[in-house]
This record gives sequence, C-alpha cells and structure tokens, in this order.
Amino acid sequence: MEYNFAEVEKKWQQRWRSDNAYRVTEDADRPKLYVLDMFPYPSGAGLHVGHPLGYIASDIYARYKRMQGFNVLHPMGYDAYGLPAEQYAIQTGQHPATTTQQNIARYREQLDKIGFSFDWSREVRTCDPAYYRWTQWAFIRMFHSYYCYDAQQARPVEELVGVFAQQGTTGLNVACSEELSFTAVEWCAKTEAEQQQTLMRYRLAYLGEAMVNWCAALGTVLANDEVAAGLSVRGGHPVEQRKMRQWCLRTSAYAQRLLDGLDSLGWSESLKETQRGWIGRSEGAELAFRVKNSDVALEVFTTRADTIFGVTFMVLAPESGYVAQLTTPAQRQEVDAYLEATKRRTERDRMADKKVSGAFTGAYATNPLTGEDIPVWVSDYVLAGYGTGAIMAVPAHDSRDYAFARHFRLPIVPLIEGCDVSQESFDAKEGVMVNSGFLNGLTVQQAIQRAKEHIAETKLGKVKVNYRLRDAAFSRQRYWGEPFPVYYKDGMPHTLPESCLPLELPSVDKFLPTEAGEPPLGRAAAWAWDTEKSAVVETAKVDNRAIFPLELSTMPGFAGSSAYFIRYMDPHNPRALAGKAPNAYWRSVDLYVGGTEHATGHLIYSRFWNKFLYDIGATCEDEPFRKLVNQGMVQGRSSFVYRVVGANHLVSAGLKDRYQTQEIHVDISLVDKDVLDVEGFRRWRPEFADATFELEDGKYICGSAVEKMSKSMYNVVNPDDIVEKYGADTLRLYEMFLGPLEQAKPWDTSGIDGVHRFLRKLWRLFYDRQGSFDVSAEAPTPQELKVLHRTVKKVRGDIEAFSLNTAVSALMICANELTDLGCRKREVLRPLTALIAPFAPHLAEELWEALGGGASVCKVPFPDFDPALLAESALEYPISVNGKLRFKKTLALGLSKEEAQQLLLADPRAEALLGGRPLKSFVYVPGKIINLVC
RNA sequence: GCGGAUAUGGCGUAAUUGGUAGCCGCGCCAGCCUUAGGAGCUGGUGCCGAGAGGCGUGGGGGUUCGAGUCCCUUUAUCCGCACCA
Repeated sequence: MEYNFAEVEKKWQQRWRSDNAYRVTEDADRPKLYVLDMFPYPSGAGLHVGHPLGYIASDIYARYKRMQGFNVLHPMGYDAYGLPAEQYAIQTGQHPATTTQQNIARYREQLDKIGFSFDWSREVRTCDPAYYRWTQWAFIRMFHSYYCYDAQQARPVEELVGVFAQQGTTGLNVACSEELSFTAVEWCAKTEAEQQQTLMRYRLAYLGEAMVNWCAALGTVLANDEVAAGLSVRGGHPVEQRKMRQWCLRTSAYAQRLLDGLDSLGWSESLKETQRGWIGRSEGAELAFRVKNSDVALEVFTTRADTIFGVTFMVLAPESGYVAQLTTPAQRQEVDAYLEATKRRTERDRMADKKVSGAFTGAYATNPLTGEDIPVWVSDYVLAGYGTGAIMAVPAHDSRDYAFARHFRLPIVPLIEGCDVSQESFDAKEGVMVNSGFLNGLTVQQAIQRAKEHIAETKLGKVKVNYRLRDAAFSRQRYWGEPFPVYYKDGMPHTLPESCLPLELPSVDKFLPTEAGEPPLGRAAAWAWDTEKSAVVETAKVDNRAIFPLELSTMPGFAGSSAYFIRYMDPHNPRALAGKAPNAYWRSVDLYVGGTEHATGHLIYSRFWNKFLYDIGATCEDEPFRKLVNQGMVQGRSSFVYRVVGANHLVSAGLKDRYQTQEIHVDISLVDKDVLDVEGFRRWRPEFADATFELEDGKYICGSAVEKMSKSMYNVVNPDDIVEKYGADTLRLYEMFLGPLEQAKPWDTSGIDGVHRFLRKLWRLFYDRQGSFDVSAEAPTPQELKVLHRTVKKVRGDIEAFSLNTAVSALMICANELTDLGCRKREVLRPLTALIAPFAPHLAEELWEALGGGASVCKVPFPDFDPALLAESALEYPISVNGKLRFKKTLALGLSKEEAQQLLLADPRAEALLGGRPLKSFVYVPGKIINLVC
C-alpha cells in the first residue's frame, strides 16, 4: 500500500467524529489545561492559509499535553456579530443571520479538513441568544455597579445610594465621570430623576454625553481601537469627533488594575508594552488657575509641576465648555471663527498639517505661584479627551507650547540653569532650577517632588495619576449586534429584569437607519417593553403607563468576545455564564493563541470584562489569559502583469522598464513560478482577451510583491487546495516548518514538497517497496535508540518552548537517520509514531493501527527519553589552545570539570599542545569543546 | 518624535544560550532510473581561489582564550503609539 493521505485522513476524521474522540469533561483526578485560539469572525471569503497557523500550533500543543495526561479543554467557536455581514445584508437584503450561518458552515467544513482536536460540543456563537443573554446579563450587572477605589473592586450601586443618604460624597473614593460634591441632606432633597442622573455618573455601564468617534459613512460610533489615523479600521472612512449620548463602559476605572495585572502574565514584552502605552499612566498634579473677573477656576493636569513659574499662558481645547463662558465680547467673533474652522477640519487634517493655530479668548487667569496675569487661549493642539481639556503652557520646556508661543509672540521664561531656548524648547527633565522662587537650586527631579508637595500643602490642587485609557463607547447604531436589555421611561434608562433575558434581536424590513435617522432597530414592528407582562410588544403600543420603548442601538463587536472563553467552560448552562464547579475546575486560559491586532482591543476589553466578572464573583480568576502567544501574520505573495499605459499591450516583468507601465494584480492561480498562463489570463479578464503580450524567452514573467493576503489582491491561498493536493498532515507540518510562529512571513508553497517527502519517507519506514507492512521485532541497536531518544528530548523541549519549526526539523532529521540506518524496528517505530501524533495525527493513527498499537495513538502517553542512554555514548571533542590549535579527542559525556581536567592533563596530546606552558585554566563544555588557556 | 522588534548562503531558517556558524527544507549542480513531463532515488552545494589558503552572521568599535550570541555606536527594515501636557 502506498501512502494515500486522502483515504487515511478521511478515515480518521470520520472515526474521531463518531467516537467523540476529543470531547472533554471536568475530571478532578487529572490536571486541567485550557488551550484556546482566538475565535474567528466567519467572513464570506472563507479561511485562508493564514488563519489555521495559530490553530495548528495550539492543536499540536493541546494534543501533546493530552498525551502527557492533562485534561485539555480545547474549544472553538465563532465571533459571529460584525459589520461585513450587515453591509452585505444592506446590499442584498439577505438577513445577516443567514449569511453568517452559511459562512460558519463553510468555516466548519474547512476546519474539519485540517484534523483539529476541538471539542465541538462546546461550540459558542456570539449571535446565539443562549450565549448573548450572558453578554446582556453582564451589561445589566455593570449598569448596577460602581467602582470603589478603596476596595479596588466593583460594588453594587445600592451600596452607593446608602452612602449618599448617610454622608453624601464626603470621603468617597470612587470612579466617576465628573467629580461631584454634595451632602446627605442635599442628596435626599434631590428628586428621583435627579438622583438617577447623579447615579449615572458612577455606574460602570452608563449613558453619557461623550465625545465619540462618529463615522458618517458607516453610520455609527466607533471605539478608539477601531479608528486609526482618523480613518475607520474597517473600510477606511473618515471619522469625526462628535458629542453624543452613548452607552459607555467605565474601563478607565480599571486602568490601574489592568496595568498591574500585566506584570504577572506570560505575554511577550512588546505586547505588554503596547498595553502599557495604551493605558498610559502618568503621575503628576492637578491644580486650579483662577480666572480674573470670574468665578471660574481652570483645572489643569501637569507632570511638570516644577515648571509652574514658567507658565506664561493657558490653552483650552476647542471643545471645552469654558471657551464660550470665558470669551470676552471683544474676542467673540475671532474665537467663534476659529471654533468653526477647527470643526470643519477632520482629525486626519489636524494630524496631517501641524500648523500652529489658535485664538485668544480675552480672558486672563492668575498664575498661583507668581501672581502674574496670563492670557487664556484656545487651540486644537489641546485635546478635549485627555486630562481636563485645558493646559498650563510652559513654552520654555514644552515643544508644543514653544511653537505656539513663538507663533503668537507670547513670552518664554526659561527655568533651568544654562538652557538655551532661543531656537527650541528644553524638554529634558534634567538640570538645576532658576527663576523659580522656592524651587531655585533644586534639580528638576527634586523640584517636581517639592512642587507637588507644595501644591498639596497649600491646597492649590492635588497630586494625581492620570490615564490615557478612556471609557469605551459601547453603543453602535447598527442592527447586527446584541440588543441592549434597556427600556426608557421618562427619558431615563431602565434595565430589564435578568429573568427576562435573552432579549432577542427583532426582525426588521431593512437593515438601514430609519428615515428619521434612528438606528435600524427603529424599524422593528415589535420593539417596546411591557413592564406588566414582562414581554416585548409592538412598538405602536408604547404608552405612558406600562409600555416603554426599548433601546435602539446595539452592542459593539467586542461585547460578545469579552467573555466567550468563560462560556466554553460550561457552554450549555441555562442558569449562569458558567457554573461554579466547571469554572473552578478550568479557571482561566493557560495558553491563548492569536494575532497582535487585538492588542489594544479585544485583549483590553476582555481583561476588563473578566475583572468585572471576578469582582462580582462570576469567575474565579482575575486575569483571563495566563500565557499568550501571538502568531505572526501570514502575508500573501501577489503577482502583477504590466500594462503599457494607454495601450492594450502587456509586457513581461523584465521588459517593463522600457515602457511606461501600470501594475495590475493577477490571480495567483494563473501564475506558476512567476510564469503567467496567458490564455487563462485572457479568459479571466475579458477586457484583455485581445491584448498583445510581449514575452521573454517565450514566457510572460510576472512581477511579485508581499502584501496582506486578501481577496482584492488576488493572492489568497485556500487551505482546502493544499489539503487536496498534499493532505492535512502536510499542511500542518508545513505551516509550522515555515519559520518561528511569532514572525510574520509570506506564504510560499514552494517548500511544501520537502515536508510531504518527509511523510512519505516515514511511511516507507513501515512499508517496503512493494507496499507491504514490514516491521521487525528485532531489538534496536544503541545507535538507533540514541537517534530516537535524542529526537524525543529535542521535540519535547521544542513543544514546551513553542518552537514548532525546529521540532518539525528534528522529526525530519530523525526519519533521515533511521532511513540511513535501515531501521524498521517495532521498538523504535512505536515511540516514533507517538512522537509525530501531535503534528501529523492522521498518519500517526494509521501507522499506529498497523503496528497493532491499540485504539488510538492520541491516547497513549507521549514518549519520554532516557538521559542515561544519551549520556553514555562517547563523543568527539576538539581541543584548542587559546582558541588557535585544535585536535580531536574522545571523551565521555557527563564528567565534572575536575574529572575532565584530570583526564585532560593525562592526555599526551594535551601535553604536547601546551609545550611546557602552565595551564592557566581550561574551558570544558560538555559535548562541545575543550579549550586550554595558557 | 517616543516605544518595541528584527538583520545569518540564491531563498525560508538553525546554532545545545558565550564554544568547530550555516542543521532541516527549498532552489541549484551532477549522477542513476525512467525518459513527453513540474515524477522518484543518490551525492554535492556559504563566498573567493586551480591550489595551499583566505574571507565570512547589516557597518564601526569594545569585553573575552573564544562573540551570530554580551556592551557601546551606527545604518536599514518592520510593528505599535503618536500634539497624552
């Protein structure tokens, strides 16, 4: 029998399925291990060859650990809510649920062909009401929680109400949109509506007037991580800042815990740095500048409290509420014109031209330390969303303030001895203070400290830590997402009772906003809440007594992906996201594999969400992902043809410099080793059916480039095609063989024959030329055992270190050596089969069966190695003197340094090498080299 | 601008973590077997040189008996953040 991968793989995939081979249950007698992949968004394009990279790596790891006796949870599911399905729905009228369903079916088919060991009985889909009821449930809990900084955890809002009634805001240390101050008496005097409005500032899920990223083209609000350089990440449409009433999550409350938690995680340093940067902790002081002839005190945040003596003006962000309040009548026109101009500029324009612009409000504030009057300006270089939306400007020591001061001819007062600010500001935090009153003579570092103390003592302000991490915008004006379990009574939001969940997504006639500009849910015929019947009823029935309109926006994509890893632990539980017992068993994800693109999105949100669930006792671990491996992106290799501009004439790549040409992407299936299938191309692109082709050596050579793998570049490689041609085991091996997992790499199929050949070579260790099974019961030689045990040791170490490319190489070397030795012995081939099982499970099963090994190779213990066997054998070492002279010497492994020295000095050749010189020292590296140092 | 990472044959990469640089694979060359083949097998393959030999891990410097690996410096590429006060 020849190695017929198609047959073998089909056979074992069917058997695994019918045996439920990879189903797991909690088992207190075995150690658990939770190995998770980031679940995919099922797009219409299907899986490309890049998607399974991480899945294969984690599958190898999961299979390996399973063979070592771990009870491995290795599930898979779908992040099924998302923009593309909705936009497709708008274009075609097809319900997103239908297309999503179809895409999922396609994904499943593709995944099944690769031979993963997922427990599909635990599949989770975010758009499934049985799942998203827990997304809605968490939202309700957030709505009814506030964050207490003293306890460092989320607490029920009722508790806060009790505090307010007893002591008002005195002594309160809690997360809040805007700090308020009232007494218990004042609290009790508030109306119900006022109390609710006040509480809204404390809730972890709150309705707020927030500056949001509004994308007009998508018709929705986007989160910060969904916007890059002023454009939407999806689609690349312009995004503007807008103040809107939106649901928000108070992620900022968890900033410090999100930061601290990173230290204990087994993530790459660069990923942790990215998150640290995104959280953006900075220590400084907040202090107030009194505005003259007004009762306004402008609060500013600064990390350079030492520079207050050099504050020569202040700047407000254009969006700041104080602008209108402080602008004098004389300056009104100029300021209004400036605000108008800024509003028209998009975020992107602002970034593109960094021209200094601004306007004087006419108001003056008083520098609290110098007592001088300083002008208050408005400029768009100050951000509304960071700090207080106002700054104290120190032009001598901040380059942005410097540019502004220069442009508007404002005074610049240097504060550091000997610094030159005639050309540029001196931003470095070094030197000795001058012109700074009581700070004179101190170093900058000392002065920062002293100034902060002074501010706190004199009550000018207080020491404060500021974070860049902002609250997450949580509303999307879209259809295809989780509905909010919220109805509105007298304009105030109320949550549905938890017992009424899930609140299912209603059907609508179209997926577009309503004519009135409401989100698509405004079209739903039945989208009102009957508080008496606790049921969704027709929208038309809304009245003033018991029936109220439901929230029209839906939750963003990250909502559903923020707790799915907990659901896998107990996926069918109707009473909890996950039951206490399964949760206590599986705890958290031991290994999480996925792309870096989620560094500041999913991986922040889900940590936040998990910490909240931890606070309310819904999960037993504070951090969801102990270890995380980022697989590098698999890029595509695109091919191009070159069209002569203005002519229906295409020239081969080597000739393109002779003409003025235009690059055109060509489908890579029409290109083989850079040679274009000209006839195929004509058929593919009818507009070139009668084009003329200028060839080189009778061939049309295409150009190429490494780009993102995408449909529009025509460079997508489908794993199905690889499986068809080479088999799943070859695909698995080859994806690992490509290089280190974390590295980005272009897909290049040209090396795949090598690993395919390896599998055939392996097959031939079991089957002879005629194709009959031919394995002997003879005892292996020490040399054969050494080859085996060395490989086992190497492969074990490599899998533990997640160095799967070198593990595959080691297996290939092993097969080569056994072939060279002509070793076809059962005692060697049995462990070898178990060794390759995680990598090439189908082939391993087949060979295992042929060996008569028992039910399934996936259930046998992973082979171990005998260190003694490896140490016993003699090896050849070179000896060198001062790294120059060398000759060979045979020594036994496993000697101590002293033993080796004795042996060495007794060796006549060492004596000759030394030539009478005394031996100063020597370097003995077991198994490697002996170097004599004279 | 700030932060992080990477740099090794024609290509993807490896190097027992400071110890003979280039394992494994692709490609290429030669041979065998078949020969219509992009099939299979065996051997060779860092560069220069006929040879002895010399040179080689982006460039420059350093530490060391010994450096791809450690330190300083510089260049290039990729990624993240980007008016964060």
